[in-house]
Amino acid sequence: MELQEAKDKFIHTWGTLATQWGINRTMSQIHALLLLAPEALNADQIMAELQISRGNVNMNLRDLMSWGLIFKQLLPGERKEYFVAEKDIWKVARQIAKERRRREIEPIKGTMEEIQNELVPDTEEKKEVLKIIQEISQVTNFADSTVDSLLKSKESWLISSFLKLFNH
Amino acid sequence: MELQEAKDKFIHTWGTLATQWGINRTMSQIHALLLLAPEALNADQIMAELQISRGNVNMNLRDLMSWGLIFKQLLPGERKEYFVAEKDIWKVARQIAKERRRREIEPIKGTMEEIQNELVPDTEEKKEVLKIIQEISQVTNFADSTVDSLLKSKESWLISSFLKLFNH
DNA sequence: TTGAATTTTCAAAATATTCTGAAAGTATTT
DNA sequence: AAATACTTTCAGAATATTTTGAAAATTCAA
Repeated sequence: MELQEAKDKFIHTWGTLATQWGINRTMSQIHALLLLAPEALNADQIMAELQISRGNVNMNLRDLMSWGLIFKQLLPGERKEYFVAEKDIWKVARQIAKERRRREIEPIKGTMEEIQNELVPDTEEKKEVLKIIQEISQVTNFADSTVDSLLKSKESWLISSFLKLFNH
Repeated sequence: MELQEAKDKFIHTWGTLATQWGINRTMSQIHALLLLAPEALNADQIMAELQISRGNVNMNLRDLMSWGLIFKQLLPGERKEYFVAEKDIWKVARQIAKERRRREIEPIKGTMEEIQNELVPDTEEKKEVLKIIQEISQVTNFADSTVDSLLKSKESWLISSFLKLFNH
């Protein structure tokens, strides 16, 4: 397999996967492209590489920055803005988990709590409904706090590795 | 809050969340409706409740069955088919995780392995690309096996309480 | 300043996804 | 075997999402 073929295959697979997860295809393709790029790229290069419009590139670059997955890089003597991806994949995973939790898990927790606080269990059916909702809350909280713990332990693992560097 | 209002709010929130996760809105609304229903429902009842067409109901009921989230129930003396949701929420979570892994994680693993097997690291850039791809494989495998082991039993609830202890 | 280079915005177009409903298919009863 | 009850299919319609590209805004050098 040649380099370009491998890159294309990766970018394509990444984009397809993203679609299934409710993430815009172009956004993930740009992300994949930057992950594999040996140096920072500018908008024109991304346009050319993925054959997409300037507006589309701009929009998705901003989205990726808001997810904390890529960063602007200003090269000396260049007016164009360049972009690099965070290449530490653990950080990437952590960042994605953090963002999705903020954007998706937290709102559903809110609704569940609202119903639990305001629905009075004065009939059998209301009790049943509350039971289901409570169980969903439990699973959600469990998933949430598990992800949280794992991310925190990875973080502290990274920090401790980092600190060790200075103890040598 | 009244029962119907609570149900509607839950069904609506569930549908919205699903959209963000790349799952069809109607499918999750039917799932939510059946989760809260005290007894099995038939196609006509679902059509009336959610104001959607027969074709749509039929299609999504079959999808939900293929996910293992609902089951057909034949009531004696009834010609219509009735449907009930799996109400053990831990089973539901496990089932969803299992299906998503089968449909989404496994294909990406395949592509990653293919590239790793066939891209010869004879240049610096190829080595870099392979490094990224290997790291993604690692994270994917980690996430995959973590979810797997966590969902395998209700006892995992204990583990999470346990983990929390160490993060305080 | 001015103007060229670059980025951002956003209405309209293109594309993708979901939904409808009537027709075809299947099963059951009479 | 015909009528009835119900389920499934799928082409076209409706809806939602994404993309384009040209105009407006911004930035920066001269």
